[in-house]
Amino acid sequence: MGGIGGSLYLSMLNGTEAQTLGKSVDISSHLHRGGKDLAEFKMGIQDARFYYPDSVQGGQDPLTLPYHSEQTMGGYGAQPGRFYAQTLSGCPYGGVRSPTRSGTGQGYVPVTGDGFPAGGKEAVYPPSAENYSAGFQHGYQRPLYPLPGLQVCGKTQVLLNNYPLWAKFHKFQTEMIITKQGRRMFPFLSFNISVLDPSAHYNVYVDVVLADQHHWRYQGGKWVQCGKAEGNMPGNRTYMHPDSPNSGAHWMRQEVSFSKLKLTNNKGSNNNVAQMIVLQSLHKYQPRLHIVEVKEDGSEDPFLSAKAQTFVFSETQFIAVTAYQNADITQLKIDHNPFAKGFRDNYDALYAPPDSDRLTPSPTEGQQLLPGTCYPQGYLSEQYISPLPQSRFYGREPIGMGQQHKDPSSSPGPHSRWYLPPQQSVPPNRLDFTSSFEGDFSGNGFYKPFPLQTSTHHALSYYPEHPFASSGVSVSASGSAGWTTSRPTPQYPGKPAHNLSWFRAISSSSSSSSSSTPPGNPRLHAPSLLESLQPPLLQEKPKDSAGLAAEDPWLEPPSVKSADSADSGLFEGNKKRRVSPYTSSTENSPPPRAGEVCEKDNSSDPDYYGYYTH
DNA sequence: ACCGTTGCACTACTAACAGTACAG
DNA sequence: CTGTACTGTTAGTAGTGCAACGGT
Repeated sequence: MGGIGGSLYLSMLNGTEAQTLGKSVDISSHLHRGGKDLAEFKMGIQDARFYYPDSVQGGQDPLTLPYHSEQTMGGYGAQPGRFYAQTLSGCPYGGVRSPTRSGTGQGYVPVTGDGFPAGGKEAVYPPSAENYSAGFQHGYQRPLYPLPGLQVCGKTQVLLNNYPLWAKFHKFQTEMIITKQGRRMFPFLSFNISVLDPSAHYNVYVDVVLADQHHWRYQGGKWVQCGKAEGNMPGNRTYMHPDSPNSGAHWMRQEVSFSKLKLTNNKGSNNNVAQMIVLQSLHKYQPRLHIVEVKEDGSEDPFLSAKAQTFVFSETQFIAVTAYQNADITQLKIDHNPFAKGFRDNYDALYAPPDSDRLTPSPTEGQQLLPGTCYPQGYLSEQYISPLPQSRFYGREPIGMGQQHKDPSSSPGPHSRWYLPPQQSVPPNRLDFTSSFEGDFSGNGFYKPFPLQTSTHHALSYYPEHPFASSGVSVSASGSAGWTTSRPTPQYPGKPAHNLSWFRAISSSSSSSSSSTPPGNPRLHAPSLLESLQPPLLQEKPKDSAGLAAEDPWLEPPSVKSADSADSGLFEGNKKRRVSPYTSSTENSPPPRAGEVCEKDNSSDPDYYGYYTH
């Protein structure tokens, strides 16, 4: 499987220009990189020959073609190279884009000739990324693209602003609640767009399409595919940004936020239909961002529409649910969504500073810790600042609520500076995302994994082996009392820093380094790119990271977690920890019913993992 | 052995609720 | 201060499937 795809990559990179399905792809110009970096990038791409995007049906849209017939899908699995080619052709400008999980948006998992996902007849998602054999990407290995969360289509670059947050959720298979009255997404979609024609006019909208053709259920602490998705469900699937249409300058000026987008399962919903996207519960969806050039009056020009650009970030995939299934997701939501502040544990009351000093933002200060605001270093590890050269994100407010900025979720607010510890004023658009991410995902202990948490109970820190868990935090090893009856106790088989294969490419040999790309990794050299992008202001290194970790006031009090994970910790205090109605514990989950349509749980199927490691 | 009824268990869903925060 | 918006939790309900039971 690797050979065909690999040769395609190589042939594409024969020179800076490659012919792909008749499209001329000028890699260097699209990447806006110097020759040296480009050469290194090529090496990375060559090494990326084992990374395959998922099946792509070029030119077909799940909205109009809800499900790929097996005949249609069959065969692609055997020729992965075609995927990428079609992915490229799907970009109207023939630009280099990150070959996303779903290519032009059809995020269906690869299929073999029999129409089932390659490597097995189902995919089984463990509750924790630690159970993945390779990478946390669900059925998808992110290609070695210079910057995570950044995609390029033609000349247009789109950055998923809150990529780290999405990545965290994605590790556990993001779930989104859908209700009749509509529920906002969290995390919500927020992008930074650049390299548009400032004078041209664009519509910017998001649609949500099925990511695969399966019905999903949470069983035994895992998401398992279960039968076929129901197709042809009526209802709105697109959400036009309220600022549309608008000039390219407008879209590039500030963040483009879709915080008001709501998800519903109410097909007959008439009110707020423009704000609601109708989904089906227990189906997996993939949001897509579309940028369509339009006439000045906002009307669509067929010629311009043909050049619509689509951006798909696989990390934003989610399963629509009516109630949370995975307690880890619930906890992440509680810990990160200011609107759920009331469900955080009494740590806030016990340990948090006065409200004006608190680390956790109130809704006013940004429902999601949007970049563009002065966040402490810890924040930046989650909401890394755009690597784009323009210093566009300093002091900006997001586009998302029109121009009103009334919504707490989109406006960082004037008090965001509060998040900055006095001794750690970090320039807002610092670009050391590498180190930040390492701190986030490799668990090397130099960066506080969840610096935002004022809550005692961070979902991930409960698990002593979890790479997110910050070192030095005392955690009860038993981890049984209190939790085991109601929430899963994932097994973390001692595989640190392994979840992000594409991160590993960045940080493979830097298990202890927090701030720089490992010298032994010639593939990405993200810092060199970043350094070239960094304004001089940002070159100033923060203090020694180890020292920071040692005296980082953002570190959670070690005793807190210890107490929390103790038997009485969960229920002590005035607020009892509550969990989702559906237990995800394996031992508590009923066995599949006889004759149930669900396919067997073959999470241990080597072919399954084999697929992910291809 | 086959068929129909009944009851139980489970899943998926909904409405109400408490807590938080902001706007007027 | 009140109303509104938002969150996850909780209790309750509807629907479904299976097993047990009884009648034919």
